[in-house]
Amino acid sequence: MASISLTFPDGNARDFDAGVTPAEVAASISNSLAKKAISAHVDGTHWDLQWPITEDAKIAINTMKDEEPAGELVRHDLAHIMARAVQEIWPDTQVTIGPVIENGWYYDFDRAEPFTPDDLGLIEKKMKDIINLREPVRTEVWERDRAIQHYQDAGEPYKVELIESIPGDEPLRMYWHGDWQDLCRGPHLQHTGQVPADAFKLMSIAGAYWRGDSDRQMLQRIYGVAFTGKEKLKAHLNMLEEAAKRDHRKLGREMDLFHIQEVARGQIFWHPNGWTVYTTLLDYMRRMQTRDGYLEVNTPEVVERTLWEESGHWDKYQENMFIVEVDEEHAREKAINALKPMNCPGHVQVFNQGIKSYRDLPMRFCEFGSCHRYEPSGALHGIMRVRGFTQDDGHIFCAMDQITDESKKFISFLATVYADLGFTDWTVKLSTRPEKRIGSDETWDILEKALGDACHAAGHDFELLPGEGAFYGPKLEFTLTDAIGRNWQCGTLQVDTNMPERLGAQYVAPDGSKQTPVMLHRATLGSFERFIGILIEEHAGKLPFWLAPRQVVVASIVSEANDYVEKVAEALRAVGVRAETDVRNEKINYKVREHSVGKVPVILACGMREMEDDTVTVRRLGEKQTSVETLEAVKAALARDALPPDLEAQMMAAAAE
RNA sequence: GCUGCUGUAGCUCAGUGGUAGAGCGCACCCUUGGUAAGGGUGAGGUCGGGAGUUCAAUCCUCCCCAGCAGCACCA
Repeated sequence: MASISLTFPDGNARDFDAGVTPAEVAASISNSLAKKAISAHVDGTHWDLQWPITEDAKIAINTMKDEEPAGELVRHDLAHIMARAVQEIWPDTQVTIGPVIENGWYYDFDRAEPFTPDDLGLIEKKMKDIINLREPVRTEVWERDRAIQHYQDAGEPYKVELIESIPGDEPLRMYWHGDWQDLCRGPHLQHTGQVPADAFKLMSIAGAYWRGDSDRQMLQRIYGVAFTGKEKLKAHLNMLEEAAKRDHRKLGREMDLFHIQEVARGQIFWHPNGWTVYTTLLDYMRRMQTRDGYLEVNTPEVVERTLWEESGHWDKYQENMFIVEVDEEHAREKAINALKPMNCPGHVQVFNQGIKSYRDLPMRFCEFGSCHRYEPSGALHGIMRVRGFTQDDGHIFCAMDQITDESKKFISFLATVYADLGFTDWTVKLSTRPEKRIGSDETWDILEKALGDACHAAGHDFELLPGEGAFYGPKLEFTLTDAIGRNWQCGTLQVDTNMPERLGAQYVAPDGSKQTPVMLHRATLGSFERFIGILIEEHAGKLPFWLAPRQVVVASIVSEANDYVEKVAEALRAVGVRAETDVRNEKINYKVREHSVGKVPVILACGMREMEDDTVTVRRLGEKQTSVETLEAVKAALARDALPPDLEAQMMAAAAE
């Protein structure tokens, strides 16, 4: 029999018969390793202990101590174990797919009766029984016909469809957990008992479309989380609890920032506190954009359908548009308008006024553009996904050879803004040509390269999303992550040669010919609504001082100090600090608690002592300690803290000169 | 939009086939207190909307509406 050489992580190599399995390799080392082994890595590929090795390779035997493979195997085996448990309890259930996801797994089932939350407990118990059986896991590669026949006989049409969609040259692998069989790429553990019975939890039941297609069958999905140890599960559940506390919808209510009500679903009623955050952020963006060479414009919100027909929105986007019909007096027909879902056609109208020269390019328009989109009801989510929102929108009209420079300039701008707002951890995705698209492949080549180059030139890596671009051009997406790990696209940069063309934008080139400019759609925050939602969650409501809606509460300790409290607050307001007073007939403990819960960053307490010395006692949010400081010192410090980052930098620069 | 769950006071939530409760908040009174809830009294609800079953529905049934989770969508 031919022999092969396997090299271990320590560099030693040994010869084995070709076709040896990692299980046998482990057994040749020690009995205990054979028992503890969960999988192997063979030349870097995650390898089932039962799969034969036929060529020289590097091999590493994994145990539960190897967190990465262990976590994946535990989750994957649990997916099978859960499916088996469900079919044992409800034999009429059909199985479909059940992949591993971050921190857990899910499995999609088809069953006439819906699962109930109580069922989860039942399934969990059954799963623990299966784990305790310590039944062996085994695997075989099957012929396609046999696999299809098997699943047809078993009444599992979803599996049949799945197999039929797998390319013909790919081997079909079957796995058994005890007698329960599933089609699966593997690898898996040795036996069900290797799964820790106390480190998983079934989390929720939800609907999910078969193959992710909304035209097809809605299945029932059960989500679970699983870890290699009970402590890790506990930590994860704890993290989820903490994340729930930062939910911007909860904090929005607690901090009195905004509310939403049925009469205007998907739109925000901003309260004074929330609107303070909003306008502070908007003022900051306005200064930043102006400094970066943008010209601010403002365009109509209710626009006749003719423009939307020209722009193509009427055709392609109508179901997402709020249509506004107006009965004009004496008119025979109704005037049909739509609320703008985007600002771009408006900006082209501004560009089109007067004749533009190549010397005018690049021309950077920006608008705090109020947009309305009729989003599907199920998509609405607090202030993060709404039907009425304001974008920090901008369109750069430029020549083809200016795309890379302008893109690079924008990415640097975005990086500065994000850093100012406390975000250094964000990702970039490059979405490339979709199947349905316009324009030649040569043009797409140029545009995709321009964006990629700009991204690299600005010092950022990107993830490629093939086929995810808009029909008219590729785009960069800038994504931030919320408190519970959901990703939100905020910034965007899209190249568009279509819209300027459709709407007749032109400039005069050096040779006197008329050319169509390229349009770069770009937004940094995306929308104020979404970005503020992310800010709230990121900071758990404790916004940076300059953004905090209520910056300072000056609270009296005894009523004799009330006048002094007013004086202190007045002095702070005079230097641009948002200061309010609390002279209610309540104890200082009560006031401190209430304003701490309200996330007020600074509480200044004043009693007789402070009044006599012209001092205040400072207590900062999250700190137990207080300090007595002079009013003058506090005033100067808070006035500086209240400055937005750009103005603070400006002041520092001026002071340095 | 789809599947499932939920909807009771401003908020968080209990509860029952015989028209409803708590805590917090709010109002008033007492208390002037030194850094995360001082005490008392009181007001406040068409039990999401509509229809049905019933002598009687907040509770059971059906239909709507909204919220939540997930999926789909996201120019």
